[in-house]
Amino acid sequence: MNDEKLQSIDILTFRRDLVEWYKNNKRDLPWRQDQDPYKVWVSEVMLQQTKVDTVIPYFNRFINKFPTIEALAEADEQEVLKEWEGLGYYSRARNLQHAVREVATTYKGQVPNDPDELGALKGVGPYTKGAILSIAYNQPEPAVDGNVMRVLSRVLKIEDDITQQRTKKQFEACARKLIDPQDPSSFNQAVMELGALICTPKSPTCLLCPVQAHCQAFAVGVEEELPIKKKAKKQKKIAYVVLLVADEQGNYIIEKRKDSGLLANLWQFPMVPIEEIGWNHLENWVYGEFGFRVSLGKKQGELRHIFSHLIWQLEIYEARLIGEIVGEQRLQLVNKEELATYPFPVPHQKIMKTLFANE
DNA sequence: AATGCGGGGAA
DNA sequence: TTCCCAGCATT
Repeated sequence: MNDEKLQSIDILTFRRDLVEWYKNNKRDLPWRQDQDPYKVWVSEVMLQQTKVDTVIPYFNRFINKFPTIEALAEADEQEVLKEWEGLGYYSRARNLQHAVREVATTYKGQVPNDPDELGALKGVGPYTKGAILSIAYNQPEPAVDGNVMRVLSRVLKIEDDITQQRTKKQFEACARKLIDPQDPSSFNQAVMELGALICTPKSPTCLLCPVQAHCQAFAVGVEEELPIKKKAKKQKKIAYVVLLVADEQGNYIIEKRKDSGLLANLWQFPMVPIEEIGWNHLENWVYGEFGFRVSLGKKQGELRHIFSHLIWQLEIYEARLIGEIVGEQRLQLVNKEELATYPFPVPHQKIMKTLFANE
């Protein structure tokens, strides 16, 4: 379908110009030190929907703590989540460990180089599969992410909506034909590097672009209009009362979240969805839900946290614990030192910080 | 095909 | 504010 678009450029010189630019301009990134398939894998998972600069410190800490497949396979999930704390999309961490354990047992600790085996692993989708195969194993497989779709939509002047699955498959077909069979690793990374450094979403630096001469969008001045992307819908707002419940010794009650869905298996201070509960029923609801009684104390502040699909509006209250906690295994009563060893989502890390600042 | 899933930085 | 980032799983 896009064959006619592909014929509008000289594939051989496009490859040459792009890869040569990459070799002269690529960034020195921690996961480019070697081609260890495990490290390539970890980096690619961390880089899903996450910028390079954000990932670098996480990658270094993670590899330092879990240097090998075996080390990660043997770790506790809570340890892994603690290393992922703040990076977001926590199911990535849980899926990664799940898949690594499978590699340890089923594949004797060797990351499979077979596309079907690799793609069957939890958390390894079309992009990550192609990235590992090309970068670690130098196989000519496409690895199409947001960068690649942006670059190719401009170079080939493709005006289909890139949020559509159909469109992504078109790009994969194009990438498969464009990829340099002599150096798939450099080619794939070159497209992404170009997207990150030159062919940026806004104000691309076309004057410095190594493939400007090949770019159909630049030729007619529509590079800023591409790619075409349908807008996301607005986030839903949810209001919570967050309870800072301390006992006489200064231990705080924390709660482990469910093992699926938002922020799965992370910890937080108890939260009350106040809109649906109502202030009048707060204490009773807390007793029914958590098994402890409180009396609401002073308001400590407010916090707004924006997720990609919803917004938390948090009101933080002190609360006094009355009596005992009756058998709730997802609750823990911990002091401040212990608090720091549990994985928390960012808004609750911020709450913790204000807690410590007040003393 | 549509939706859920984090958090941050750039403009 | 808005965008969007080296996406994937689930429905």
